Amino acid sequence: MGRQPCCDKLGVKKGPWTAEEDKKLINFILTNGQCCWRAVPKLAGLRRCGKSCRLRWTNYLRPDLKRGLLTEAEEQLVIDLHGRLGNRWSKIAARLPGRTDNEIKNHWNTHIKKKLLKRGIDPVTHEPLQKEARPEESSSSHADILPESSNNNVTQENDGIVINSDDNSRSPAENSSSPEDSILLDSICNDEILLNSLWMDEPPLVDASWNSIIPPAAANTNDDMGFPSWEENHTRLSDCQDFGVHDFGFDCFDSMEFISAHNTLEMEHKQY
DNA sequence: AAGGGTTCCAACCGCGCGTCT
DNA sequence: CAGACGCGCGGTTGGAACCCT
Repeated sequence: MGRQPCCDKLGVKKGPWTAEEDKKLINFILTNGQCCWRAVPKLAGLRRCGKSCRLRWTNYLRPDLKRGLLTEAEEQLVIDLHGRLGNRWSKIAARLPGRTDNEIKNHWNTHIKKKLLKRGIDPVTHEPLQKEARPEESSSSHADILPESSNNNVTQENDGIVINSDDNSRSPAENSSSPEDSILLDSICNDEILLNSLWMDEPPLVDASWNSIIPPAAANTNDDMGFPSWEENHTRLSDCQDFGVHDFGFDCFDSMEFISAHNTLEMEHKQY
């Protein structure tokens, strides 16, 4: 069947978002919550495609996003999950709170892929590229990235990739992983049930609540969607991110804070 | 200092899937 | 049941930032 473009091309802006556009989008979503992306640009007064708004929000404006490079623990988790799930970035991202599929995909393509190739591991299949060429690599390749090896507490480091969930026992200062990372990795890598559920494409267990980051009024409108309460999210947001929330000025996600949030965002844009 | 090459990531594009009518 | 529609996903790209010579 023929498919209409997601938005009429005329009058729809493309390219980098301005601070003003970000402000409008944030304001709209915080006020109304996420619903019907197609209608968002019109209602928010943006000359953007709804799809573009969704991407901007999910990949950049979401207040619960972490920033900066993935920690070693997160990286290892991505490798583990990729070995099982393949390029299903959204599924992988669902297991890493504060990370987006786009971010993980980018990180995979720019960093992890190279590391694996350097180690002689096929980043697609997670099998050794040439067993005869690099026999020593075979012992640290496919099997090691599977959770079974994680349970064995065998530590192997190769080109910066730590093939072990026991890495979590290191202090956060040593590997820049937060305690949350450790808990996250432990809970996933040591939990066969969870891994099975991953494999079976079950709903995310770790970070399913971010999308209810909306003010009380909007949250109430989404009660039928099973979102957690505003209080729960507020607490979670206040606790969770060392960059995303605070650097965006969303420490207190109250409508009274809109101005400061916007100002913070503008400051970020000016720094660009 | 300049320029060319490389890296990185935000954003776009097209397709598939689920839902609605 | 089939077509229309909207959303989300994964792949790709453009250009800014960074690095190297």
